[in-house]
Amino acid sequence: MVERKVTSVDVARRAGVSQSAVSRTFTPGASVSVATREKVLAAAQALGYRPNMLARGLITRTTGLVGVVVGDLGNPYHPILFESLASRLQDRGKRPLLVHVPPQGTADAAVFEVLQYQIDGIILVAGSFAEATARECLAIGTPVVLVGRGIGDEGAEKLVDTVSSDNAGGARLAVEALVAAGHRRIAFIAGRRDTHSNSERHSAFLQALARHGLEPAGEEEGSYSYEGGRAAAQRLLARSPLPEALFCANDLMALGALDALRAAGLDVPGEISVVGFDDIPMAAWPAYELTTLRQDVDGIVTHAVDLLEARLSDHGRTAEQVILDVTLVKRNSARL
Amino acid sequence: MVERKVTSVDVARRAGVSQSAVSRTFTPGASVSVATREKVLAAAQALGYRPNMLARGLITRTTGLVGVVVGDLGNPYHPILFESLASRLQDRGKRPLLVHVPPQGTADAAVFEVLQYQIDGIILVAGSFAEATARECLAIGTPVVLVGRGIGDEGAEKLVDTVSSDNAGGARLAVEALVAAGHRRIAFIAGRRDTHSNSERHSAFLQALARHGLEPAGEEEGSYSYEGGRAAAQRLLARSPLPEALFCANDLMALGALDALRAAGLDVPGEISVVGFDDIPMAAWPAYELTTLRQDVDGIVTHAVDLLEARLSDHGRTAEQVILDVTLVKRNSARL
DNA sequence: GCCGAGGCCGCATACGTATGCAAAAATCTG
DNA sequence: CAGATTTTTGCATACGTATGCGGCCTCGGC
Repeated sequence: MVERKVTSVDVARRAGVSQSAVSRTFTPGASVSVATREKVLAAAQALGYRPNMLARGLITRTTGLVGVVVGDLGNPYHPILFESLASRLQDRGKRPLLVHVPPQGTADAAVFEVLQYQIDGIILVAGSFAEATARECLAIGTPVVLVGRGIGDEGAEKLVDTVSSDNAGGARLAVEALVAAGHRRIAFIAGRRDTHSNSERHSAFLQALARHGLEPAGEEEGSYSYEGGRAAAQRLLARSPLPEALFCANDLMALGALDALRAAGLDVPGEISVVGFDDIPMAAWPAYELTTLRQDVDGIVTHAVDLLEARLSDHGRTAEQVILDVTLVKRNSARL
Repeated sequence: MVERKVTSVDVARRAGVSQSAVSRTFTPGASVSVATREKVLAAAQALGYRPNMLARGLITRTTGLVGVVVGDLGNPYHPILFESLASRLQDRGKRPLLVHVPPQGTADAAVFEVLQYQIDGIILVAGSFAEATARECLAIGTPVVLVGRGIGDEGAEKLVDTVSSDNAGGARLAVEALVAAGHRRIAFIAGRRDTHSNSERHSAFLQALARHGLEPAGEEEGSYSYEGGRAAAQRLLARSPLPEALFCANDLMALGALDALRAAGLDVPGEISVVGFDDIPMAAWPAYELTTLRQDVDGIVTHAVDLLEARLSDHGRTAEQVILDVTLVKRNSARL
């Protein structure tokens, strides 16, 4: 088996034209007559020719590859976002080059690795990111879009494009609804301390409480996982008086918390309310019927790739920070 | 902002050596003295040089890119498998180039697209695949590994490497356990009809029943989704006599079925047993405690990338079909 | 001090495609 | 139908790196 790759030169020879003609046939918008195009296409078809994107990328300086940094696909919210993102990118003719960062890991090292592939841009859905790394990406003309996260070092805002949900607004929504329904002792189950989303949700939670002259009725960290949420709820259950409501920084923890509360024989929402964040599919399952704050996944993804493309066509534009509304979906885990 | 990429030539000039020296410094196992290596590294560091993988791949004919075809990340089993696969690939110095195929879609078109990136191999975790496509990949020296699926056209076995769980064995295990516990009227909730896994689980289910002189107490399709499983269970509930047990082709459907049964006021496992397949995390949640067949995700992933690498270092080797054991994990959704 | 053996190095070329430029062909204009 | 204009074409070169080859240098052994 001869492992001959068929190149544009082979096609050219067979079609009786120049290599340029072949290239032009496969370059949309290039100047080729229909006659030659047909000849070339026929030859290409016969030989099974496929343009070599590496060689092409070497010249055009654009590969169609987009680095996508993800992590913790165990949280159902992420695969959903990711799937949407991947197919959106594909629709726009781009290909996601994956970078998986382990739970605690930082994305910097991996980012430098994918930069070698001359990617057109980077979308960060997980992991943190040092400002220096961002600067370097921008310096070599690779746009960066952060989704659902801030840049590691604060103050470096206006540097990269950003899209995320209105975390603060969501937390406020939850607190207002709970307070309006008469809850006073409201506890918080936090996600990973080192995340942007958690700090925003957390501090907005505190502020909203304060606005009503309230203090949190407990705070525990659940690391954004089901197990973590369960354990956090259990710790909260040791307090007395018991909290009347739990606001969880994401749904997965809320589900864990719900299971812990039930195991303890508590009636939800009769004796205690639970509110989550994200609105993952499981939240709607009859076994949970979780009241939660829905993130606009579609909007997030759309804005993310829009920002990326905008940046690609105008490298000089100033970074934009998109914040998307979050909606409270009332189900049956909170007395509202 | 001048968008000058720094190349090996720039580094060479600055380090006062030839471009070859730079290249050799970044090529493991090449012949360079420590002195020049240091000079080069220093210059590279100062300039922020990163080798261009495209140019490199053009020459070495190996990119480190592996096409990974995924789909339906809404089923929690997939992101788990996918995450494991991605990080395993990364550990071996390869990068997953993602191809997302829509639910019903075939992977062929997308595969041809990623082939243009001169990927080193393809791992198919979703989507189907025409034999012709496989042959073409092999013809140009791109190994293909199918995980959890067969090749579209049957009979083309020995063509590509394959790793999957022992679906038949799993179905048998489930039926034997159910029958041994005294169940007689056992129904089946099927996954997508066009999948390999579903046909294997289905026919082994029928055979196992037949071995005991039994017929299925109903069969409904649930398309591998939660909603599908729920609807299928509802249809099954219309039958009389009611089935005594439900064997579901995957966990997600089993959870949907469970919720449907409960909504109908049935006691599980008192009045009816439910067995799933996969062992996704939600199966262990106290709200479900689903008895199911666990797939060895880790083993699957390991074998998949092992097979890929084996093929890469010896293109002539004959295809291998790895089948991994599945284990019955007894929880509380089936009277066993 | 001489010779042989390696180890390093630089030169030149190749990988497969896109594209500016000028020539050629086709089309239009009056 | 000639000239002007546009479209199409081929030539040559560039993208950034890897690598075979021959030459240089170094070092050790005698």
